[in-house]
Amino acid sequence: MTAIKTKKQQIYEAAARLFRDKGYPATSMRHLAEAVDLKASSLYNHIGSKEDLLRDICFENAHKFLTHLKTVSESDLSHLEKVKALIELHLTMATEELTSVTAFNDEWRHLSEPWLSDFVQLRKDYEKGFLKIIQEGIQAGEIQAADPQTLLYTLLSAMRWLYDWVKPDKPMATDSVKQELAGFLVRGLVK
Amino acid sequence: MTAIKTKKQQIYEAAARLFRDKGYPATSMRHLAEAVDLKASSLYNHIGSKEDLLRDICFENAHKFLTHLKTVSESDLSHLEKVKALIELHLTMATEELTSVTAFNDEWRHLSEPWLSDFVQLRKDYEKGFLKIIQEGIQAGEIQAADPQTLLYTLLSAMRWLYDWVKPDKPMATDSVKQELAGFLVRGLVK
DNA sequence: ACAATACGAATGAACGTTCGTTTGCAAAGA
DNA sequence: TCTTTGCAAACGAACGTTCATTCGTATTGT
Repeated sequence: MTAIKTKKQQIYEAAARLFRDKGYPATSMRHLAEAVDLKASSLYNHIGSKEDLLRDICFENAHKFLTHLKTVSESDLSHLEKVKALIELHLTMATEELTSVTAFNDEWRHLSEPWLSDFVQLRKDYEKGFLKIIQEGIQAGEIQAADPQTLLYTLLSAMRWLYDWVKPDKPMATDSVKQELAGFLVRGLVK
Repeated sequence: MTAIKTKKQQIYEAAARLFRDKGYPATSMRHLAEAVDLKASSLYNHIGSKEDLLRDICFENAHKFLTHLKTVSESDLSHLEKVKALIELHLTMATEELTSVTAFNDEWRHLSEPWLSDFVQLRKDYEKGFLKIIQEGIQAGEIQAADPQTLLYTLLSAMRWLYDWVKPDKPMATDSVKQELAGFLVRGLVK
């Protein structure tokens, strides 16, 4: 029950940040080691490999998103409220898990097989579940859109600007930003 | 006036595609050479360096965006129509200059100084010009009152899903997609 | 209490590989 | 003839990773 983080945790967090800032291929183990005050060789006392870091970060986040999607899907919210809930999820993840979500969003393509295929499948599952909610919303007359797929991708992209623009040193009033962004998106949704 | 493309053009196009697919650091000169049916050493008869490729792609696109922004800004369109025109620009670039725009959007961070600073400045200039139009639109009562910065970033991100999801082999009806996307965004904007 | 042992953690050195790029030279085109 | 284009070979540098070793600190046996 110590308050200090284990070296392994420190490495994972530093890796997530570096993957976010420089990208996975441009992040060297020597640079990562420097970030946690170690030599490169010492990293391997705590982790398996460079790709292990990326893989764990990616799949941990995929799991979080999928779990939340399942919860929302099975809830008794209205379709529009379900979409709102998912928007909330993305914005919350964007602010609270800032670094790892970026790796999850952008760097997964550097995974090697068979993990790459596995991850892509999880991503497709998520999009399919999200899409289903949108489609039901349209069918129920709660959501305005012609092509659900276009709407989905637009939503997912629109919610990604937080990852790209929010920096830790530039705090912004994240709550008001989130509220405003959600408002904008929902306004585009409703009939 | 030959119809065939010069080797240099082929290299630049292949580079843009590889930067888009694998990212700049993960793209090797040997791989690039293979894509244009050459050996790595032969590339240097046509280009200066790997970074030259990235730099030219980034700044060429920056110039295009800024020129168009200037044209739109100085036009006598209404503020909302100006925003629409810029949305159109982004969507058109996304479909017609697919590969190079991606490099322009994601890979510029791998530029080294002083080019990196120069590029960031151009990007800020563009955002500032876009922001000004939004602010004026709000002031004129044409655009729903909101934090202009949030609006801007949301717009820019929303328009980026085309880069990420549209693949050449999966054509989609780009016109209808563009129309729907623009509609969604404008709907979120108007009062 | 004290020596022996085990172990987590850190390190410098080196491994094989790949990187971007340069060089020297041959073939082809003008 | 002189420029352009291509290629094999080689370059130093950096890459991820492994290895043998060391240092401290617990744990064990007596």
